[in-house]
Amino acid sequence: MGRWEPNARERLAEAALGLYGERGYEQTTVAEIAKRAGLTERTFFRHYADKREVLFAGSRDLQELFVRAVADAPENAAPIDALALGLHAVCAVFADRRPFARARHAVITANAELRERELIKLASLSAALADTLRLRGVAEPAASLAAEAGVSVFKVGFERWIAAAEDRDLAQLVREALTELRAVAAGS
Amino acid sequence: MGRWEPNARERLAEAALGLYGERGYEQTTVAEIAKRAGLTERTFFRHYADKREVLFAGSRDLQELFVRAVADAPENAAPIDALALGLHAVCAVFADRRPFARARHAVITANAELRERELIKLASLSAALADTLRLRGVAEPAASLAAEAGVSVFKVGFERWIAAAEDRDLAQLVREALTELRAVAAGS
DNA sequence: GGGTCGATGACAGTCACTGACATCGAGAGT
DNA sequence: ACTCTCGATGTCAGTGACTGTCATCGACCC
Repeated sequence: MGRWEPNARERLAEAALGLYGERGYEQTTVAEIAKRAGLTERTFFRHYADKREVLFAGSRDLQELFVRAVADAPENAAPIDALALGLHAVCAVFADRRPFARARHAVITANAELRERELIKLASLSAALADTLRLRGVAEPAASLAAEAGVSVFKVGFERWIAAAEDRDLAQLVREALTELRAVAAGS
Repeated sequence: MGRWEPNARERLAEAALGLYGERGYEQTTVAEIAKRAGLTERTFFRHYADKREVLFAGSRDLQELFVRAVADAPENAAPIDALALGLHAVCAVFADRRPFARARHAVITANAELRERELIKLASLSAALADTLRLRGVAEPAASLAAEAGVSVFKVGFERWIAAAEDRDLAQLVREALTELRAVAAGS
């Protein structure tokens, strides 16, 4: 492994989230993050492409999980139902990480650069979901619109979960958001 | 006015778009932009907050135009119809600037940082539209969903306009995208 | 002709990020 | 045990985005 302690990558991510939360993103230097992790600034940039990316390391896995669940949905499932299966899979990952999700969300919403990065991650997720739906035979622009709707549903449910009382279940809040979307689409 | 020639801000924007198109965004330094505009690097940052913002100077005016058109829609107009009026107003602005829009769009899509910035501008637009709809009495989450849908419609129409033949009309392509959205929402 | 004020220039400084090269540590092979 | 290899880390110099500060210029006012 590395030259000293193991899990350098994880230590850097923890140090970064901690410092961003304590002092704010802009007031934290990469050198400080590396120091708290017992590493050097140069090593930080070997693990993360830039100062923002350290907060989004898990987004690739999450996207793959979401996409796979949609791809593995029953062939005859409607687009919105396939997306619901993906949403369920993603919710399961977050279930026991609420404190982490809360801290991370607070840091991101407090800084414009980090919000930018989150938006492009969500756009990437949306594009991947649209691709997957197209492979299931969904035509454009229905595939893209359904994918964006699915992402919006997750955003709404996730934010309510972050703000909600301890005992609320993310999966349930996301299901409720999905129900609201169905109502809006069916209504007016 | 300024120390030398007038319109320093516009000259900087022109120089930036030109250099970004010729060499690419990353290969262009702010010092080069300033030099082409006959100014210094420091003055660039007095006019634009950062190297990306020079491509998004007009987005604030565009957002205000869009929002005002929606706010001024007849009281009894449905959310989607109010948004259609806003879309129409925005299209009019672009009508005679197709070469500029094309060049700008090519530069932005070629660079991840610039795509990030565009996404946050669109998110800001969506939030402002949602606020406006709420003032018109539209409840959540219908207001946010309608606003995001309106922005998606513009994106689709705009991209087809950029890629289309010279004689296609932006307003018409946006109307077509809106029609497709209505069909998808009403369908499945 | 002098004074005021906003816009610009000049300059030093911080920090994100990169390339090049040296070095360490662990495991493989002997 | 000894050496070799190789990936991960350290070190250092450098570029460029961005900022704070102060001097200076040019237009307008009186």
